[in-house]
Order: sequence, then structure tokens, then C-alpha cells
Amino acid sequence: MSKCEQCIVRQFSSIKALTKDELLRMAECKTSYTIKKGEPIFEEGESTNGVYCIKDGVCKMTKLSANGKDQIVKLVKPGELLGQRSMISEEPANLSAVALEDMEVCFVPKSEIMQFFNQNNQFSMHLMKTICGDLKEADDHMVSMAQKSVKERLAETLIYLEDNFGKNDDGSLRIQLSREELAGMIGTATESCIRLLSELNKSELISLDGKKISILDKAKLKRISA
Amino acid sequence: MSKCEQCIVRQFSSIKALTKDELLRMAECKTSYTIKKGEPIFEEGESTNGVYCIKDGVCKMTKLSANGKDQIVKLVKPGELLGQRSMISEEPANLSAVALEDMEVCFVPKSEIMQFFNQNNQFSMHLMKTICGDLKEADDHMVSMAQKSVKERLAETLIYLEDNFGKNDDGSLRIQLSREELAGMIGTATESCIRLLSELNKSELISLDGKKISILDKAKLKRISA
DNA sequence: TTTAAAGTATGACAAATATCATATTTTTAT
DNA sequence: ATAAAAATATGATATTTGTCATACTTTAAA
Repeated sequence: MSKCEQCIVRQFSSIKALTKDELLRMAECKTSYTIKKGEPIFEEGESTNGVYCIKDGVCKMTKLSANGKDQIVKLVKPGELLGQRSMISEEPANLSAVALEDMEVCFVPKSEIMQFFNQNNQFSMHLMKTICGDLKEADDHMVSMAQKSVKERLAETLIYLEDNFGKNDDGSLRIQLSREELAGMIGTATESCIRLLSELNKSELISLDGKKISILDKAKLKRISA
Repeated sequence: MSKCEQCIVRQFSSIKALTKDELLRMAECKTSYTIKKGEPIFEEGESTNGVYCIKDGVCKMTKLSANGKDQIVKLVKPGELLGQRSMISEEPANLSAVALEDMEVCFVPKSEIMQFFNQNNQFSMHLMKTICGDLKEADDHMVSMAQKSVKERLAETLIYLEDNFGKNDDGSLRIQLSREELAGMIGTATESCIRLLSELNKSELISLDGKKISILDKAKLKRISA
């Protein structure tokens, strides 16, 4: 059982507000998991009874819509916590969490987190601020979905991916999504997504090499994203 | 200065978790305002420095999108609090709040609310749960926007309005929105909204009488909303 | 009250997007 | 290594949605 105190990613989440004692306690009760690419950490409707701290790998949070398509609501990075909202709401998960890459995650039971939450004001305040930030993002995201065209949303999403998840050495987006997943992020049909990517490729704003996508002209892309 | 203790709407928000003493204190530092239909309570980007408690009347929370249209993100009822999120995030308001009817609201300064928040665990827990509920709703709303057609969203919205804000004696929706506002809720052009309303009217799922909208066949409407 | 302005309604058309079909490429499993 | 399956790509076409024009109706202001 590794020590939470030495975990590099802890500085990126509310966990950084925990005391040494609390970190030791957490290390004792946590469970570590390896999740393979494509596997779920938890599914919509499940009672998770705790939170997952992402040590390595990125996952998508999805919701199955009425028409049977998976909408990707957000992507989550190492350091972030999963399942905070449903823990506080005392509800089953509203979204599924599925690994986009091989992942390492630690599960911390609800009882433990809630104790920290109640006794450590800095921790609870940080957690609250995170959730408030999520709410702002969700509202903004909703407005984008409602008001922007598919092309604008695609441009916006590509920039988001580069800004938040970085590039490989060859300049391509580090996060590799399938066309279907990318379509699921922007809320469109897979074919429409592919078509618009081709278009951006032809006009040399991006380049495509199999699953690799590189942004060539970020300024123009930003202008398209309106 | 009226007493918060006697305010009927306080049971509908986190304020119900305050003690008698806290309520007295709040009554002393609050400011009451009358807001006329169409007037803003606060605007996107403003620093509100406190929260507003809605005593009477309904307001819309809107965000100006890049294309210049106002998207209605949510509607807020008496009893609910405005500006909680930005207070906790310590950020300017992300959304504007505009009265849909004549309103009575009370402003409570941030300093006071944060004191309650830090000393009264029940209050802070309730506030957090409210925000978590908002986050779930926002995520769900986003998926609707991304995956549903305009017609589905219109049907969904009409049902939402009836379920959450009720009907007048004549059966029409109590909340009267202009066509432009309704379009702003579902994220479409005003003309498209009008056209689809006419269509629903012709097929007798709803009836239109000026600004009054009545749902005639809720079951069919629900089926359309998918 | 009359006039202007705003809101509602509808047609005609254009643009955006989805759907279906099919070909090609890549990945996966045997 | 090879076959099968999945993912990507693209054309053809239908449907949805937006835009512009214009008429009518209601509301608000002078």
C-alpha cells in the first residue's frame, strides 16, 4: 500500500488540503485499482460509496442519451477526484466514468472522505470550490451546445483538447479519441464529425494521420470556434 | 424591516437550516428590493458580494452567447437563493438574473452568509447539496441540448414549465414567456420556436391564445420529448 | 386615441446536419 | 498471417433548422 503523502498528483485536488495525519489515515483505507483502456470505473446509476482519485490516465464521463448515443460530458485528468458530487448528494452516479487510457485510480470510502469533509474546513472549502467550478463549466458548456454550430463546437473542442491535455512530440493531440468519441463530445453524428475533420484537414487548419490529429493553425481554429 | 423568521419561503432553501438566532441576525443585515418585470437583479460579470433570496416572483438566469443571443440557463422560483455559486467560487456572476415577473428579493451580504456557512454545518451541507443538485441538472440539460432535436426540447420545456411552475385556472402555463424567451430556453431561433408551437397547436397537443399556452395532451407531448 | 414599436406568424429559401449506403483502411482475434 | 470486425471516409439524399422577407397583431408611448 503506497503512501498518499508521497503521491505526486495529490497537489492537484482538494486532497492537498489534508493534514499529514489525514493523509496517513487515507493511505490506510484506500484501495488501488488498475483500469484498462475502455473499461468503466463506475457506471451511471451505480452507488459508488466513495470517491476515486485518479493517479494516472484520463477518463471520460458519459451519459447515455434517450436516442442511445453516449454523450461525453467531460474529461477527467490525473489528480482529480471522481464521484464527489454524488457522494455529497447521497445519490447514485449521474454519469459513467470510462478509461480512455490505462489508468491507476485509488478508491477512498465515503465514510473517510466525509470525516475529512466535516473536520477539515480547508478540505471541504476546496471541494466545494471544485464543484462550483464544475457547475460554471457545465452551464457554459450547455450554452455552447445550445447556441453554437457543430463546426464551431468541433473547433472549440480541438482547442480544448490541446490546451488541457497537451501535445505529443510530433505535435499531435496527446489524447486520442475515436471519431465516435469526438462526435460524442461535440454532440453530433459520427459521420458529421468525420466530414468536418476532413474539411479542416483540407483547408490545412489541422492535419490528420490515422487517429492522430494535429492543430496547424490554432488562431484560425479559434476564430471558427467563435 | 420584516423578520426572516416569519418569511414563508425560507423553508424552501438552505435558510431553513439556520437557527433562530441566525435568522434574527440575517433579518438585521438584509436589504429588501422590489424588482420590476424585465429588470435585472444582477448581470453576468458583476461582483454580487452576497446572495439574493427570492421572496416572490420568478426570474431567468441567462448567459449571452457568442452569437449575441441570450440563452436561458435556468428559471428560479421563490424560496431559492441566487448567487451562491459565485459567492463560494469568489468570482463575478457567470449568469445574469432578470425578473420574469415583478419580484421581491432580499439581499444578504456575503460576510453574513459565509459566517453561517462556517459555523452552521447543517446550513453549509444544505447549500452544498443544492449546488450539487444544480450541477446534476446542468449536466443533464447539456446532454439534452447536445442530443435532442429542437422539437424534442420544446416538448420537454413545455412539460417542465407546467410541472415546475403550474397552471392558471384556465389551464394555461402560469409562467408566460415571450416566444423569444422560450426560444432562448430551448436554444433555437425565435421563428423555429413559433413554427413548432403552431405545429403542436395544429395537431392539438397544445393550444395557443396570445401569449397563453395550454398543454392539451401531456402524454403525447412527453412521448415527443423522447 | 393614434401612432410607433415590439411581438407573433408564416412563406420561401438556404444552410446545416442526419441518415443510409458503400468503399476503404485499420485493428483485433484466431 | 489471415480472416473478421471495427473504424474511418465519402457520396447521395432527406430532414431539420436558420435566415430573410413580409404581414398581421398586440402592446406601449406620445
